[in-house]
Amino acid sequence: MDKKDLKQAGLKITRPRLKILELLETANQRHFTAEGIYQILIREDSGIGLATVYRVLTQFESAGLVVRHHFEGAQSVFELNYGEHHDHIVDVKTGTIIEFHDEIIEQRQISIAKKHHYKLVDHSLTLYCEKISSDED
Amino acid sequence: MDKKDLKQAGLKITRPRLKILELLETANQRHFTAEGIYQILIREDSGIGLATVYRVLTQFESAGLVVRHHFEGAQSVFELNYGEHHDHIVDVKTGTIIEFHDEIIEQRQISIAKKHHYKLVDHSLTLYCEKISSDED
DNA sequence: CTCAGTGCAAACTATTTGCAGATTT
DNA sequence: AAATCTGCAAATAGTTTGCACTGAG
Repeated sequence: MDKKDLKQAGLKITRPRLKILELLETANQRHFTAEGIYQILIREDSGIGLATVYRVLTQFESAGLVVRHHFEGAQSVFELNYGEHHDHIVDVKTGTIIEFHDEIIEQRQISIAKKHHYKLVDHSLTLYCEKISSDED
Repeated sequence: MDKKDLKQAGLKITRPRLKILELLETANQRHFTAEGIYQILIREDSGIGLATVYRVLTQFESAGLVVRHHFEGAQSVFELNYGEHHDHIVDVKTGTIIEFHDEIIEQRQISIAKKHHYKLVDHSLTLYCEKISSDED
């Protein structure tokens, strides 16, 4: 079904695109940096260049297959678009990313926008957190 | 009282720092890009370089005088730290920035973090909006 | 066969840094 | 005078683009 997604997006089915899509779908993490994907591809000796990774991710983003986040720090973070919107908790110590969804906050955002005579088009909410626990690194 | 703030931050009182602080305090906007500040300084023929603008803003940030935001788009946005935390609505058409504060969302964030066994260290919430008006496209 | 897609290197943008001279204390 | 600060140019980091070649349809 990967191929269908690409076709639907008007993109030719090429090795780099399939490879990256597969990677996004099957890896044990959901959040990737372009450089991170590139490194994995290098390890697999795929011969896919960093520029292509960026191009493919950008195309996927336009096609709605992927969502791009701008957390703190320089790099963009990409994740497969599973359809259900969510926000993120970023562990400031480890960089771990956790997803969450809170309907109360979602609703609140809409009414805040409305109160200011605006229509909510998009939003970004990120919680930067530290673990609470006795055993830390 | 500008000078006091600088002294307290352990920063020498220099022309660039005073100029930038004054600019941040007295301008009719509250949100600035480093480049934007630099352009104003150029117009005033102040002879202050872009590198210095960045250095000063970074120092101000460390000193807590200024807050840095990473909205969509490449550049960082800086604003004077007035103490009261707030989030932002960004008008995606005009770039206008509006501040808001919502206690319900603030509380919700804290409990979400807690639910995931995290302590909220910082957070960033930005609503990207469009004006509501009778004449729409 | 045609045109989109690719790799590579070079270009770009935002930001940082090294250094020698200028300023603050 | 000592130490910090500054301007400039060069360096960096992330991302994008031009171009000749490769590969999908």
